[in-house]
Amino acid sequence: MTRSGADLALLLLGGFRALADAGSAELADRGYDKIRPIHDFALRSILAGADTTAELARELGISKQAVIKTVGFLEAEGYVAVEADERDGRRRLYSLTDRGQALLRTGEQVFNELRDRWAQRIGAEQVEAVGDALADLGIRAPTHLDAAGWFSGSSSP
Amino acid sequence: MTRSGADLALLLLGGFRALADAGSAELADRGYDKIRPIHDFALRSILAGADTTAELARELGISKQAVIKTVGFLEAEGYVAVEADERDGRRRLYSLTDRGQALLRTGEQVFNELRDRWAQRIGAEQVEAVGDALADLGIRAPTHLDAAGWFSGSSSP
DNA sequence: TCGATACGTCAACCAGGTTGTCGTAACATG
DNA sequence: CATGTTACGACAACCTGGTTGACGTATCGA
Repeated sequence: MTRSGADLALLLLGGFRALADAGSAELADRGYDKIRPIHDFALRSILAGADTTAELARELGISKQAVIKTVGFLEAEGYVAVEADERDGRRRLYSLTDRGQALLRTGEQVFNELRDRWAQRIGAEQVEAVGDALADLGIRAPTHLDAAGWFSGSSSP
Repeated sequence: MTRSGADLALLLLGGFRALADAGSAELADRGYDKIRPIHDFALRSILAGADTTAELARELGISKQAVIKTVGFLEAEGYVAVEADERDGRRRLYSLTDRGQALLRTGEQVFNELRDRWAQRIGAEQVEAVGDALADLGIRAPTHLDAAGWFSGSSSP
């Protein structure tokens, strides 16, 4: 085995960072500014039905307070609409605006283009092999990308 | 192409996180507590000759102040020794203690074991293929793992 | 009906960075 | 040499993105 385990880990991180940075830049170019992955996660979860603060908190694995701040941003930027729940006076129901849905579509497209650009350079099979290997290892997309404290002792509280 | 680009990105992140979390836990088990990747980076850079604050800051891509805090932790934990520079009164020279060197060795070993465990599960060629693909794409280990603000607009200031 | 539970929010805090300022040491140059 | 320029290291203050704890209120269930 030629490559050290640490190098492998850093390559994985580097790969993600390359995609994330390029995707972020591309989204900004297309008018979606200041978007971080957590925003995409949140929008996706809302679309999938997690449309209250507590539910989003559970889904995203962050605190309710963090959800309030995040959704506050998304609302201010026009991606999310908030309305009262008729049936439960405590709840505030979140939903995606047209702009929010457009962001999700654009994001998907952008990342597919980036993946295709990789495929052009090293071959589609190679790119697929990377995803297959990780999927075979049971790696699941971390819903829970706690930016701070990656390596900081406890990983899942 | 079956897998979306976004999924691929998340798999890469998930792969890194899986290694990093397992490595962190394993290191903690072996008595190296509260260690984050940046600490390993810093130790490695010191060993490679970046033995002053300013030099480390350049090497790690973070501010001098952040270096001071980081090295302060490493010194307090006994991984790094600090002494005055005879020839330049401003400088403080960093060096690795025995414990610091032991941490680096242990870390390397731990991550190699994790890689081997992956290889047992999906085959060494598959694991190697992942590294090769990323390396072929010119992915470089990010020296510069700014935990905060991954996706936050500017990636490299 | 009334206690237990869940929701949403606020204020306070925390970690890990950055920026700006400063004193001081070294260096270059006229 | 004398001195302006540059580099180093440290401090304080601040920023960001999260957490925790307390609280008021609404709902539910026995």
